[in-house]
Amino acid sequence: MSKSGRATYHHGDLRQALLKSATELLDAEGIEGLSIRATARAAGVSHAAPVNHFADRKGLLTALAAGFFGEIWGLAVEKMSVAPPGEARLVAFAEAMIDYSLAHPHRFRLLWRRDLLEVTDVRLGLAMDALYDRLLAELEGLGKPMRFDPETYAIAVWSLVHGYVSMRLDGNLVAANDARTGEPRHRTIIAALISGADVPAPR
Amino acid sequence: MSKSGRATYHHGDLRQALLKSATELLDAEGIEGLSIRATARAAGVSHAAPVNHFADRKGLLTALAAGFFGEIWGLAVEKMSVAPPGEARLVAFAEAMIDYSLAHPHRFRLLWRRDLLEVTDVRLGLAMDALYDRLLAELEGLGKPMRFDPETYAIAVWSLVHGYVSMRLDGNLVAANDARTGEPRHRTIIAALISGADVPAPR
DNA sequence: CTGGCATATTGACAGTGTCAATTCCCACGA
DNA sequence: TCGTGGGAATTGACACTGTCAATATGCCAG
Repeated sequence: MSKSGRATYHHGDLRQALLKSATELLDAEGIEGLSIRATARAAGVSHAAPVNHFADRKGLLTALAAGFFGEIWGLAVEKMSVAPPGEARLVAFAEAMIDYSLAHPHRFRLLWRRDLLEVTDVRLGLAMDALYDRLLAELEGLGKPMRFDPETYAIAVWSLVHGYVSMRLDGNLVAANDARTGEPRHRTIIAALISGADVPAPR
Repeated sequence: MSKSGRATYHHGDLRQALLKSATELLDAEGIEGLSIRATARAAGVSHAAPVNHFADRKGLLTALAAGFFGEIWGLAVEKMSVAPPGEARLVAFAEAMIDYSLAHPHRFRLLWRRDLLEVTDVRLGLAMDALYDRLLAELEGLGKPMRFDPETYAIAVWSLVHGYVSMRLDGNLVAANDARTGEPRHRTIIAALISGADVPAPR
């Protein structure tokens, strides 16, 4: 049979199959439910088979996370490329992360669980840096005098987005829109931050 | 003997003893090492004794987290009370969270692990709200016209501090000081955010 | 065709959270 | 004073986890 089981003793592309099963498990049941054994079961393979492709649970989760960062990066690049230069690009960056995170909350949570990830992993580092650097580059290219180090602002935006999404996912946000302006809060916050970045006008 | 063991069959104040042991375990080994059984061992009691005081692991961690929020609240109130009104109070708030978190990194991490906490717990909710409301009240009392909802700024400051601390704990911050001004980055970020909050001067 | 080697299986181990049954002993009412 | 009820702690068990070692399988290079 080759419908649900596999025909041969060797799987053929178990690594990919495990990543797929793991992602489905993650989306469906959260990080808790994503055990090596459950992933192996879902892929129709014995409980110790994954060891050939991932050193341990950290290894599996790390590979997942790297992929997710990559997906967000793609989304961010896409959104930013159609936005006019300037502040709108930063909002686009934020929206990429926010959209992805609201669509896949458990993936978002995994990304920041550094205790579960192999933080020294090269692929993970590259994937994460690619995203962060995209943001940093945009800030460096803003082309207006700023009061502080671009990296300071990158940290701020990065943190803001992370915190904002966390609060929304946890249901800690009364409303997603600013009560004063009616705009989505993430726009508001970034606007405030960036306009605060201007060198104060001579008075 | 009453030196290391206890004299009586009943412990007397096992709840408190468990919280103490759990805190020590947490500080020493992180959340991973903080199992119910290890906590019971450290308190010199059988592996199932804690069930009489905490429904399950979540219950234990939730009680811990509520206590930690309380400690931070105390620190924040203290620091803010000696700061001049205005932006300095917000910086004081941030410094309270930052100082506490750098001193007890594992406690900080626990506070945001909502998957491990009983998020509906009343005590936890009160402890967390007390801290957040302290920040919100300060923003509402700033006494200058702001472009946006105070809650929007509360979310921003809350997120900024959380993100900033996370990055510092993870070693992802190249330098703690702004390259341009030499000031600690958290001051810088908050300054930018709050000055961006001003209603733009008529031009 | 035949080794060698990557891949997959099976079985075992220690550790976990959580339950049920049991033992202990303190405090309260008769 | 004497039970005795019930909270507190113990013991033992279960299913689950990650990880390791030993074994079985089958593809591919020589």
